[in-house]
Amino acid sequence: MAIFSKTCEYAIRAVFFIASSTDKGQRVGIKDIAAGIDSPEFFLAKILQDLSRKGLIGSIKGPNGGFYIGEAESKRPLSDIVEAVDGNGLFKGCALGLKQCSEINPCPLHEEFKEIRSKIYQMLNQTTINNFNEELMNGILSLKK
Amino acid sequence: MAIFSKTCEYAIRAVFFIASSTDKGQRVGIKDIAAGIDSPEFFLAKILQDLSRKGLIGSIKGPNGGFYIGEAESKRPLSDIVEAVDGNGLFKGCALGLKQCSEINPCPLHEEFKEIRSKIYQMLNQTTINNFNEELMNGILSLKK
DNA sequence: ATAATAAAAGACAAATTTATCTTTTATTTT
DNA sequence: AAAATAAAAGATAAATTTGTCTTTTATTAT
Repeated sequence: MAIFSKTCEYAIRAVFFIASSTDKGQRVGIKDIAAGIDSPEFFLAKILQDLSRKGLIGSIKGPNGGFYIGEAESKRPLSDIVEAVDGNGLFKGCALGLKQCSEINPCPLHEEFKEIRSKIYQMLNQTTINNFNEELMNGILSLKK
Repeated sequence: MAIFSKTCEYAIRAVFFIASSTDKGQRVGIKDIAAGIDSPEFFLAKILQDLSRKGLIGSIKGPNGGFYIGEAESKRPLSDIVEAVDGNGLFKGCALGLKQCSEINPCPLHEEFKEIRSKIYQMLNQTTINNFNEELMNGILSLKK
């Protein structure tokens, strides 16, 4: 298993791509995003619709429309995207799927996963959506298969 | 999304349960394991068949049969179970699902996920299957919902 | 106003994961 | 040898995730 769902992988890649496009001063259409991140177009459309409904990205219909990421949104942590798409299972809850797992009733891996969870959260929480705009524009970082 | 698949959650819990039973000198049947870890019996049977085929646990048919974990196997790291069930996606490969992601062609999260991957692997690799036998017998740790 | 553009919404469909039940095979006990 | 036990194997099905295509709605430009 991967760390994120496919949906979340596409969401993160798309969000980085859109943020970088917005930075260049351009709204960007679903076709260009899908091509830019190598993802299935219609599937990605659904994902972006969802992010848009949740206010994590912006979209405008019609000619010269497309997706963009507002000033405020671009500063939000990546954890917001992950949480919106995959929920908080990566940060919270029991690694072995036990609902009753807690400090007083721990599963065997309770202690060992504490640090890992918090590391993952920290990392995603201190990485902002606009974090890689320049590197993406320079072509230093890649979003394609 | 959770860290492990359901299949892997059941596998880990079952393996801990079996190890602890073996430690008590008892082979244990699928019914008891399923009850002991609160998992769907027939689904778990499939999972254990697979682990057995792969030599990670032992099983004996017929009266007084059941599952057990041999001396050597009980010392194996948990990462072996995780890898057998969920593959190495948690330790290796790109967090954003990019096949070409590497040191020379990194995705945006390449650097940030390095440490996390290695922490996860370290943890699972230094935890052995028999690691929690006593605590499980004492009831200090729980494997049930 | 009309046509063109682009996202939103809706309806399916394929693939994978999770789950259930039945039949078969191996082993032990009587 | 026969009966009982317990895992292995096989077949199927429900649920979820992933992916595709069509129709509708909103917006812009002509």
